[in-house]
Amino acid sequence: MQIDQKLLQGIPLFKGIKESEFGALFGCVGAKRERFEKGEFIFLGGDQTNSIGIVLSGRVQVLKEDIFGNRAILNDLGPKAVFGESFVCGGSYTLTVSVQAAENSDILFLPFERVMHICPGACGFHNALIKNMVEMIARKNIKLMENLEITTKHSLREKMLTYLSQLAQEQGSVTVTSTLGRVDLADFLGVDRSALTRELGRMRDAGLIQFEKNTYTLSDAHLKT
Amino acid sequence: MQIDQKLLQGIPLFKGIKESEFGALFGCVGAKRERFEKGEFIFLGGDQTNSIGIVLSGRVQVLKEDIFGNRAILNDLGPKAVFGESFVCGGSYTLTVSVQAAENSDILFLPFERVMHICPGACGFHNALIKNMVEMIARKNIKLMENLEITTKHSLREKMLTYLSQLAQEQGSVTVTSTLGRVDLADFLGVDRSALTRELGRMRDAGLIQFEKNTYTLSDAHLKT
DNA sequence: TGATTTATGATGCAAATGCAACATGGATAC
DNA sequence: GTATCCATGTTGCATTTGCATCATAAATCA
Repeated sequence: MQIDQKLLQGIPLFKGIKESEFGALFGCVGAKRERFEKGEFIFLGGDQTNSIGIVLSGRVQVLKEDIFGNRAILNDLGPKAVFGESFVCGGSYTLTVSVQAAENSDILFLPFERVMHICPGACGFHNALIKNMVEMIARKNIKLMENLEITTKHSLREKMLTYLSQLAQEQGSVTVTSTLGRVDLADFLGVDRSALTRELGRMRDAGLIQFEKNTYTLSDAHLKT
Repeated sequence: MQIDQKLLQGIPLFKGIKESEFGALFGCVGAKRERFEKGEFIFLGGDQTNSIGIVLSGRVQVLKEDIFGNRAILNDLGPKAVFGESFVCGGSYTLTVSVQAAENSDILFLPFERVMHICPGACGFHNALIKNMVEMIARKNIKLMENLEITTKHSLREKMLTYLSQLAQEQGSVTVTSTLGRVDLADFLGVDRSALTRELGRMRDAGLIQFEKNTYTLSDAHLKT
């Protein structure tokens, strides 16, 4: 399994692990690389898994789908991000979410259950892995709370402004680019797509924002508040 | 600091730590106990903290408040639960949420930053603490995703039914009791309180649910779907 | 106990929003 | 290159929902 060392080094989960140790790590823990085409499901709700997924390239989305086919996007992950770790690390190996490739993606699967519950912890990288994992899950937790801040707002406009404010903070600019198109954005905010498009137009008319495709600019008017 | 040993043993964060080790743990890491009256803020958004909080008794709520005074309840925690750990473990010590006592509560503060970033890991309980923490945060993560499932629903009725279904699963019964009153429930679901009351009445009329105070019963009619 | 605050329930109303349907443009596939 | 699929924008309409307000019940406090 040949994976670019530079890429591996940049993955937060592997922070502090030496280049020379990757061989031992993958040997000890085990690892499997797989490619998924856009639209393919990587995990399906109800599945069991002992492995976490790591996005090597592409983009994946964490979803909840109900029996009516309604879809909620819980997370949108790019390269170096990890998914499924909440279930493996939480000891509840039955997934309650699905993970779908939003683009053609290379995924590295790591049987992290071994690290958590089987490995004796003797390996040098064992503790580093767990420590990195705590940090990552904790960050993800904060992100999920931010998502909740958005979805608990009472109006579409507030939801959108909160979302854009968060992006502005992350990207350090009042002009921000979302990885989500209209369809996905609606499923992320938990609103109807056409209502979203309509409200975006109203917000532009009201001078709150400007936008072009998935790039939005928060206007000064809004920032003053 | 005298704390009931039985209570400590029952706290998931301390799983696997021997009774005899608590002295060393609190001595090494440090700990502080404090009482909060109902309504008092334990943490305020914007605060810095190196400590996590552990609920010894009472009940606390994790909130996001905006400049207009709107409040979103992100979590509702009873005894043995932990809060603030996402920030301490994630290395972002500035809180983006507030924590408020929903009842008179005893809180144990633990400077967990020491465990994560300072202690060399020599103590016997060090690794146990971190391992427990991963598991807890992971579980909380799953819970937050479930909350998102609720708030992304498009109608108040769906939100409420999803919430009740989750409670039913947790409590193993179609008759469930919520820890939240109407005001808090509305702020948890992200809806208007009076609209919630109105919709609850409609759902009862439609034969979907029955309720009395904060105890709800999902009717068979709904379960068949 | 009596007084005051807080939670809950009810309702009118305007506005927001979900939903359905259709047009169009861009992307993808063959 | 052409056909097909999918994302996006638009609009009408019925319904839902937020918001404001008031009445009452319940809880808290003095």
